[in-house]
Amino acid sequence: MGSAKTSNKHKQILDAAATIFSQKGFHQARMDEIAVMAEVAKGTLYYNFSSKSLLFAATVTEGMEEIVRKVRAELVSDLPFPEHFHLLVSTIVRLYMQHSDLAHIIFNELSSGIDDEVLVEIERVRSRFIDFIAEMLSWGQQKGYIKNIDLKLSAVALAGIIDSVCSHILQNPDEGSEEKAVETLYDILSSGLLGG
Amino acid sequence: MGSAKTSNKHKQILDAAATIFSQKGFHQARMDEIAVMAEVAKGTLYYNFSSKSLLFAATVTEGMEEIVRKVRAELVSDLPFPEHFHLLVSTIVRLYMQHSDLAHIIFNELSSGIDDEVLVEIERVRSRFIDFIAEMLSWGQQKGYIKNIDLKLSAVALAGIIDSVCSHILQNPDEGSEEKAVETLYDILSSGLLGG
Amino acid sequence: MGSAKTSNKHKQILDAAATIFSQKGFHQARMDEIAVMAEVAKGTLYYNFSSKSLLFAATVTEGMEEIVRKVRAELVSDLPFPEHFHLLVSTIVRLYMQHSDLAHIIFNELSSGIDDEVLVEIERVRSRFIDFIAEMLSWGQQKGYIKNIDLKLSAVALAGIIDSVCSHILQNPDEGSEEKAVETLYDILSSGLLGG
Amino acid sequence: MGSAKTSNKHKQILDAAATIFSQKGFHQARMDEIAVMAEVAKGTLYYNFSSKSLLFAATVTEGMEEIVRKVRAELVSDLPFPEHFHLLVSTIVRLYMQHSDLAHIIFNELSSGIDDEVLVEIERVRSRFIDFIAEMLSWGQQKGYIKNIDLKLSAVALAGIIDSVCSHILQNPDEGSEEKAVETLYDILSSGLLGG
DNA sequence: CATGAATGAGTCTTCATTCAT
DNA sequence: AATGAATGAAGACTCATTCAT
Repeated sequence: MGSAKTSNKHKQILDAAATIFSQKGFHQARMDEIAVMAEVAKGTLYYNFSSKSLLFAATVTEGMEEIVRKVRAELVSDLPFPEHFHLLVSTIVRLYMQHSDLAHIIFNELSSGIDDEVLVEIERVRSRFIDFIAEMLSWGQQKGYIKNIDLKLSAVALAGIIDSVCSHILQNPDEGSEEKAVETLYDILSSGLLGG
Repeated sequence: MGSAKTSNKHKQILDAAATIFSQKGFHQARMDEIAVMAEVAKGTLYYNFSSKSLLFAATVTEGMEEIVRKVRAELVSDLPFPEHFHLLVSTIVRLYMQHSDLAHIIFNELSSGIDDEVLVEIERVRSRFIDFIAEMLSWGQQKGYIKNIDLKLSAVALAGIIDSVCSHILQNPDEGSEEKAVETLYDILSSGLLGG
Repeated sequence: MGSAKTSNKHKQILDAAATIFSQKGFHQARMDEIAVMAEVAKGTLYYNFSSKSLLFAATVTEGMEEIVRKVRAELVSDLPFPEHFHLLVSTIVRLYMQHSDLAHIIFNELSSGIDDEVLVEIERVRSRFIDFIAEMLSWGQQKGYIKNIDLKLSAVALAGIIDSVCSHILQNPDEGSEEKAVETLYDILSSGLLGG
Repeated sequence: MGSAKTSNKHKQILDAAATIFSQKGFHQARMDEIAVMAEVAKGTLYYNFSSKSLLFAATVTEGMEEIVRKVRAELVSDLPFPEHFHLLVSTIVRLYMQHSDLAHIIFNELSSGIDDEVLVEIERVRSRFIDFIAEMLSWGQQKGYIKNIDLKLSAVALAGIIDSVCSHILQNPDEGSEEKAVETLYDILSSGLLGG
């Protein structure tokens, strides 16, 4: 070991970056602050990631990939589609709440001011997440469980509705629990708002 | 005169601010740029609004109030609830697309870095919009059209799902038209995804 | 007055810049130092000149133009060519010694590290100086005083020989006076080294 | 062995340093870049040369000594002085063009920003080169070929005129060949500009 | 001998804000 | 009411140098 453990500074930095970026957003995050939290010198940040933008990209990419991996892992089930769909929603909600940092980044800071190159990279990651959801819906559609509807837009809608509800209960912790959120979301998504 | 026609510079500035803030977001927007677009000197910005944060707050507040006013105006109808609900969705979508600037601001830049005082003000405006939707849903619920569901969370979900879909088609103009967006959204919201 | 005197800060900065740039060269000069010497805030530097490179370019350009103007002014004479040529040499030497700052900059810091755009601008100024000398030599050639020789190369040679000798006596003040330099240079340039 | 073959890394570094320093000048040269070109680790640079300044000094010193050695070697001739002088000029020009790297360094980067100690060392080397030329002129003067003129200043002038002309044709390859440069220089130096 | 990850002092540059006019 | 020159605090990034291995 030694060559196997490629400097844990790398990971320290990414962890600190995820925390700071999610707390403050890209533009308000300060490299100094990240360095302090990572317990490395500022130069070390730049030795490992050549710019703030690239550090941001790495943070988002690695974090997002981990989340998608986790969702996939948990969804390996033989449940009937409705239960499977419920599991999808609840899993995404749970992971969103756990990694609200990253979620926040991805859903709230795709605006301008970041290197185009990096923006494209992040958009690519986000797109892969949407595609993953669309793929799942497609599978349900083939089984006859999902109505005839635009899958890409539906996936986008699914991501958006989960984002807004989770964001809301994170910011207003008193107004609702995770369970309630999952039920409301499943309710809406499975049978719509109408139908009292 | 005086309070009625508070110098038209005031309006010029707000218009320019809306454009710039929406294009770049709060942190990336530059006071210089706003001044140039408003065709006033930079000092005039500060003569009319004492800080960047306050200018932002004014921009969002005034813009938002105008939108809510418009939605309210268009929804004065005696249609049966389902049609009324469809009208709600299509109206919000249309106004979102028209004022994507503001929508973008409100949905994407509520993160940190802004004076708490201002943040609270904006949150208050946003909240009023959510409440307006919830109120509409409540009315539908009383009429027996909306199922027994948490109205606040549902309103949040409604705003979120519209935001994500509209954002998506704005960024990918080729992947869908406004009409398709409205139909997909109404489809999901009225009867859910399930039920193929 | 007021609008006529376009802020003397501009000139203060250029003067300070000329001094610092000539003492330390482009890369070693610090904007802070220039600001302090110009008795303005650092921001004022950037308000007047948008970058270090551009400040450098302005310094060199304005200084150089002043020198060329002076040389031209002093050379308006009806002397016979040999005396005229002697005057040319002595004038250039005198101005070089007076503005050794700028001379140093122009002859010693045309190396890399500066924005290409700026480098080109400076090269253009330098070129104009060379052309001015060549023009003078051409005039002498037409009068039959200058031998049949490449005028551009001769102008370059003239500038180079003056530069090296002036540089030398500036760095070794004990080894020669300005008068001696002028005589040696005139001696070499008028009748060559050979011919003892 | 050991002192004779001080690790060939030593030479690799000096070669790379000569290239980089001459391309970019002292201040713009980066130790990283030199290390990469020398194909050694950055630490190895510091193992062999304790600082950037010292590496620069070593580069200049060793290179310069090699050049002076070569000039001396080629000038061992029994030619009559005029031909000998012509040979001196053409040899210096040829070596200048061959080692334009070093020439550039020596003539263009004697400004500030380098350790005084190192600056003095380099000035010493430069001085030795001037003295070598002066010595040659002195020899010609004794033979009655060189007029009664300040030899040190003349040597400085000779170096300067060669530098400027060579620099010029290096930067404007189309405006003149090496041969033309030699002839122009010899023309000026042997019989002056005047005398059409 | 050789390495390269780590360091942090030092720089340029940006931009909200002020204030004399 | 309006201006815009001036400010200076704050932040991203560079790079010579060190040192544990």
